[in-house]
Amino acid sequence: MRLHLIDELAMEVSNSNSSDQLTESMSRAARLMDFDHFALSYEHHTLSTTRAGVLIHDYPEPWAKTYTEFDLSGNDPVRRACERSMKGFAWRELEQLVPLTKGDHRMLSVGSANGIGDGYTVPRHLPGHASGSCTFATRPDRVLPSAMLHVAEVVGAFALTAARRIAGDMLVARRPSLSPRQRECVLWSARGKTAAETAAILGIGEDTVVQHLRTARERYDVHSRHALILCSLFDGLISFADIRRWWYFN
Amino acid sequence: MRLHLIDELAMEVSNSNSSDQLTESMSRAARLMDFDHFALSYEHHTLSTTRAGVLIHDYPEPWAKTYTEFDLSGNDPVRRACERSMKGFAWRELEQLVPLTKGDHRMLSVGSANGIGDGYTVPRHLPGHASGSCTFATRPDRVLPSAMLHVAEVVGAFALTAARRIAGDMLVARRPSLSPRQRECVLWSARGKTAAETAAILGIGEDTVVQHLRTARERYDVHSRHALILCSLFDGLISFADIRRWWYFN
DNA sequence: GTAGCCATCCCCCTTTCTTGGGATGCCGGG
DNA sequence: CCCGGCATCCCAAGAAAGGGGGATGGCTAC
Repeated sequence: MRLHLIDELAMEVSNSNSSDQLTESMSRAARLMDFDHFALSYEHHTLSTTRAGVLIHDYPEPWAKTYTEFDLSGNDPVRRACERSMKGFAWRELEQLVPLTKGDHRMLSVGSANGIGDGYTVPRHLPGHASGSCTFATRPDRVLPSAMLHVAEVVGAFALTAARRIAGDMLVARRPSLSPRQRECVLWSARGKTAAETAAILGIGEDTVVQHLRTARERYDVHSRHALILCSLFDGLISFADIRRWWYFN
Repeated sequence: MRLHLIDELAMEVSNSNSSDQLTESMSRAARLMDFDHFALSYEHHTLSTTRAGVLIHDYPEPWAKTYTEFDLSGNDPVRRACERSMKGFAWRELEQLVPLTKGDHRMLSVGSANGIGDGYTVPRHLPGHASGSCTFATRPDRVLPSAMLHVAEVVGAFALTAARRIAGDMLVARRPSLSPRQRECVLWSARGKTAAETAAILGIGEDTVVQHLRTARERYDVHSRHALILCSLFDGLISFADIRRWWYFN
């Protein structure tokens, strides 16, 4: 009775009130769904250096240790795929979501060597607030329990919600806002225009553009234009659609 | 029968290849899940007035008209709640997600007067790309089919994914167009490091880093580091998660 | 009316990036 | 064996961005 399983697991995961409790619930849930392992990562988007979040798993110890170095080089294709799917995805289908580099392949095979074969990852984002993902994985000698993926989808969502509650819902999220002109300058910068070019486009002085961008950087408390553009993009002040549309038509 | 409902509906919704087809599938799905109506909204994030996306529903005509004519979406509490939940939520629980104003209550009761009672809304966000939500609703004289909410969660996710494909935002994974070293340099640049800093981190000469970045720019035919980073991000060679993670740690 | 935000313009100086030209050695495919 | 991709290093000039000062006028909110 899969529907009953969903209810039962969702309930149990939701009732977890601590990181340890959630770990136990998730470990049990993974097994009941015929997976071997789970991993849950949740982070608040905070401007401060103090990180608030939850990172729990029951991966084999060696792999957990090894993973860090891959992560540092940005070699985890799963992390990248998390930003390109609105629902859970099996690692087998990674290639349809993101291009896989040699480093990625190496990471996946090292994972296999360490007891992690295939997996199903449920990603979630709350713009300006938080991001997280919940993974259920199987050993290399097994295949994903395909009948359980939809169950994993729901349980993963509940687990992330529980993690969010446990991490303490920092309502802070003082998302900086930019003035219309500032946003415009950021957008043209994102489109690859220099301050001088942007000035010409907007029909104002170059110094004004520089000033707008400077103020915008101060709002976000970043010190480079790169970071300013990335922050604006992440926060939804500008978007790939805006940038790309222009690229294509020009 | 119920056991296979998720699979059946997910499959049917996924196979929709046009807005009309999706409308029909969703209408049928809503009924099979014992809801009365559905509404699906998917939008690319964009500044421009021309909105690219999908907006389909089978709401009673008067309500749809009222909603759009008065542009109620701006003060829709459901819409606000979408920014604050990682999983679907029943409108009954709205108050736990967002504070409800008098206007919000009025809006909900006007909805009731127009045939829309309670609902279950599944929100999704993709940073820098798009946002959407999928709602299943019941008439005012009925209660939400509580046993079907988990099914709705999954079907909603599939529907949003289908809408995204139909809207033409499917991010086709290209082959990695940058060499491993080039990608690494771009990643550290995105993390806000200068060429000199990146060189120190990778243990190579600054000139080498500059060379890698130059070659990478030529690949994408762009003339600024900003644009290079954005291209890599858009292509899925690097991710916000990879970038942000580093911001937190340093 | 005064304080604040916004948009506009101006100066100077330092650092970083972009672009042009080189070079070497390794490795794999045809 | 040669060619192309990759990774590494070097030099130099000019463009652009970052950081520090300024200034003006318009508008809104308290």
